Amino acid sequence: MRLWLQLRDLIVGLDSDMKIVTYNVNGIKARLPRLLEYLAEGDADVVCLQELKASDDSFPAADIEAAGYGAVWHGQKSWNGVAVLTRGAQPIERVRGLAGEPEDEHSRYLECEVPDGNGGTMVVASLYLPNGNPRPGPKFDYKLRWLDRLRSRATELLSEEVPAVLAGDYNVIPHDDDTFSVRAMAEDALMQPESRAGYRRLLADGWTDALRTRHPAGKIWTFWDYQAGAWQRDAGFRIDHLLLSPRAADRLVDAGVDKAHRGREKASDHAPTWVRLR
DNA sequence: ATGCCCGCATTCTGCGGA
Repeated sequence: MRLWLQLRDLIVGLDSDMKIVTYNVNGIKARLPRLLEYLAEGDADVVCLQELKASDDSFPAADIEAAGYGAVWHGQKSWNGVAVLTRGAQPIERVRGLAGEPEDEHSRYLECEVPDGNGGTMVVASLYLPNGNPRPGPKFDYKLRWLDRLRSRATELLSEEVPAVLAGDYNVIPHDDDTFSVRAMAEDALMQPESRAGYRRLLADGWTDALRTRHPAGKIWTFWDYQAGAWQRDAGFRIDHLLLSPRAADRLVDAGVDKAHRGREKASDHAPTWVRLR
């Protein structure tokens, strides 16, 4: 069977593996050289971007197309902004923004249909969950409501029983092991019990945290602050997550962080974080 | 206890980020 699949892939020219990446770029204009470099390295099939910090008309679509990727984006001047890139194909937009608060104009959720690398399709969403600081206050309340709204959409996706990946910057430190210092972050919105509970409810609904599944123990960071020498001290935390629907989790091969990218010149404070699906 | 460092918008500085 395995040989047959390999033979078929050889004949049809399909990859048996899909690398799906989530990458908070912290400003796509400032980060364009790093992003193009990353795409040129060539093993990312789908890239979900967050924090574009750019309006729709200033999204560098031509550069990304020249790198061999189709793109759908949901920009916003100065803040937020998410996109989905697909190598050698155009993502098909499904959902732009979460239901429940019509007055919410933040660009934080973009859901697309993309090739699954095996002749079929899958669903990939790029999401940027609100930071929620300072707490308590309206920003923290907005974060918790947004988590609830995400859960509603995620539940609809589960009922479709499709392979799906919810990839993005969740701004949630799920567990004490996911930060360099519980003490330093104790009062932060990223690791409040309410934030964690919202994230945990997604897992209880049937979503799989890909990184924790592949690496059940140990410290894995996806973010290192620009300040206080956090990168040099390896003082980070894990807030970028890829949640897999059951049919995507069945295909899980590996997950990790392209940590070296955080050490490059003019890097984002987040590193590209990825999952490989069969 | 606070700010450090960054990107963005528009400066002689503020806001948001995490």
